[in-house]
Amino acid sequence: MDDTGNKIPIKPLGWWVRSHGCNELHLEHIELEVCLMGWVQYRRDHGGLIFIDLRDRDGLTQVVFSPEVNALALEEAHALRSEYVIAVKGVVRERPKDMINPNLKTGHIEVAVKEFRLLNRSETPPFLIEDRVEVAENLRLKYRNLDLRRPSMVRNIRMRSQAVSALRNFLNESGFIEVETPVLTRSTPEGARDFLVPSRQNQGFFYALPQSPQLFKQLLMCAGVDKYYQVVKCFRDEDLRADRQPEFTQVDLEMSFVEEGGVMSVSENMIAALFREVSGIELETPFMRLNYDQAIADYGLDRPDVRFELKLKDVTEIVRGSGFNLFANAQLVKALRVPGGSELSRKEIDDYTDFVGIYGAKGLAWIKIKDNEWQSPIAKFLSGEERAGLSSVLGLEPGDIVFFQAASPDVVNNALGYLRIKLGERFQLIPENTFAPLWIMDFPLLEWDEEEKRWTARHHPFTAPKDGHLDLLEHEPGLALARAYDLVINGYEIGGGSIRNHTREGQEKMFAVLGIDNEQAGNEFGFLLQALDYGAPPHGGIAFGLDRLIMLMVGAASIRDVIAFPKTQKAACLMTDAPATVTSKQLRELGIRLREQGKTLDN
RNA sequence: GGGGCCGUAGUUAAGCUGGUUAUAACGCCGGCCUGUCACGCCGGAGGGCGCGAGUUCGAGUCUCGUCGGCCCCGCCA
Repeated sequence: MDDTGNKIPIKPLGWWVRSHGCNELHLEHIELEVCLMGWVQYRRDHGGLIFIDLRDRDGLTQVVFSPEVNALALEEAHALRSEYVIAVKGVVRERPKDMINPNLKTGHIEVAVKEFRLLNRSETPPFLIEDRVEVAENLRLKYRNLDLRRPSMVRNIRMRSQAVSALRNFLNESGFIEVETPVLTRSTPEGARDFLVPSRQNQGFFYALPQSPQLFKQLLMCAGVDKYYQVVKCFRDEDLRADRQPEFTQVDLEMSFVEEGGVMSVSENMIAALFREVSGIELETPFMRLNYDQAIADYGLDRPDVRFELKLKDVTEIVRGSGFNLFANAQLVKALRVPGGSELSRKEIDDYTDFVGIYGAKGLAWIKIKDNEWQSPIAKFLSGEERAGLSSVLGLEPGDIVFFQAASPDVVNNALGYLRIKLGERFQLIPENTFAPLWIMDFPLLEWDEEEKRWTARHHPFTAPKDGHLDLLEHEPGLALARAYDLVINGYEIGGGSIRNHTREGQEKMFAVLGIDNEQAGNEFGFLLQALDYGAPPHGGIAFGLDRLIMLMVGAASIRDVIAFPKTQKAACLMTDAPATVTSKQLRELGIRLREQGKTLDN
């Protein structure tokens, strides 16, 4: 720092006590002696008069240094710079009529500074502390303490706090008990990759950080806690996305003596209370429900964004005998009609073709419906009958475009499902500031893992099958449905849960179909099975992704904007430089030797 | 594991087909200024283009590698 010039000393707070926040003073406070503390946002130095916008987490207040009030203070205030921390004492006064700043909540007043103290200086910050400047995210993450000073980030963090408070209030009032569960637990098969923690006292043994408190909350039900919840960190060592972090927060709950409806209605009321209290938005309950098959049929995805109406249509049968071989032979052919879509340029269509390629689509067939003809590379292959069929099933009108996907069901549904969202954005079909919650029900219990050649749990291994579907596990596992439910809002999976297996018999059958034999089940889930033996009540629950929920509520594009200290896509913290190497002594204590030498802190 | 985009003063960007001292705005520093409010005016400093090789008479500009950030596929019960 430059020590020359008009440097003024840093002073202690002394007996000064802050009287108001920087977004608090109005006309009713005129004549009042106040004491404000905060950061220098803007300095407007007129030589004989200095204006400073003082900022704290609440807002801005203009403070004025003038010779009439305190000439010495004015003299010293020339040295103030951006982000200096100061305390001012002064009198609130009304601004002259034509000097009112309508952009500030405190714009009708200003504080005439009688006395001020410099509490700390600041280097010039690496970026301006403002909402309107766009700064590279790696810089924001490196200087997160500065990034968090920006009003929009303050707002996000504060809203998150209010949301958690609203959720806790609701659950507390609804008879739930918050119970903390271990962060150091054991690794279990199935599910995501675990973060492992080596044990010093038991060398060669490892804890795992919980992917969720699933087993503990079920044990709490076995304990008779009846209604449990927790706002809890969960850890999954998988690759990141805009809406995924390696550590994230769940609002986790579990209830005894309930079926699907019991959990869902508590959940709806909780989410509705949350939106009402934090955002002032009234969500209509009960939420819409859609079964999984229908979601896939209409939207291609199991987390449909139902804020807009475009739907997929199965046209497999219509083009079954088509002269267009791709259509005639495909396992599934679906169409997506976009009203008014024929305005799309060739380039846009090419871009969409590339886009669906991401999901394994080999191409993207399309037809533009013109007044007197169908403009399309594939129109010539379609018979009059096929045209008539498509026309009536899809309700085609001039000006439309129809996209087709003919392939395996997975590819067709994914490609058109994601294309639907792209087109919804392109044609501005998605209303803003709208929240469309819905439940997805009747999921398949199991999923075939082609790589491992075995069935895996679609939800998790503790989910109960639908009544009567237990017997399907032996012969037709793929047909068994789960007593599971997902809450989807605006295309994001916000929560998911299920009714659990609460008998040993049911749980063992589930393990069996997953290829977990009795020995392994005993070793790894023995405590659960044993708990089920001792009068486990019927129970079920759900977990909500708090970060995603807040992201939706504040309108952020990334989960990182609602997490105070998030990690990058490579799971690094740019502020602390975690993860980092450790000393060889630390490793020795843990009984660990690195496969690649020379990567410890001390060599 | 894979695909795409990006990396140039403190920041945000421009830099066409490789060609003299690498631009601009904001910020920063100095000066002036008593009603500004993203104050204004005058003057100034500041980077060799993420890093490393290579091609070339010559490289922000081309090639390869590498590091980092973002988006996505796989993965995420």
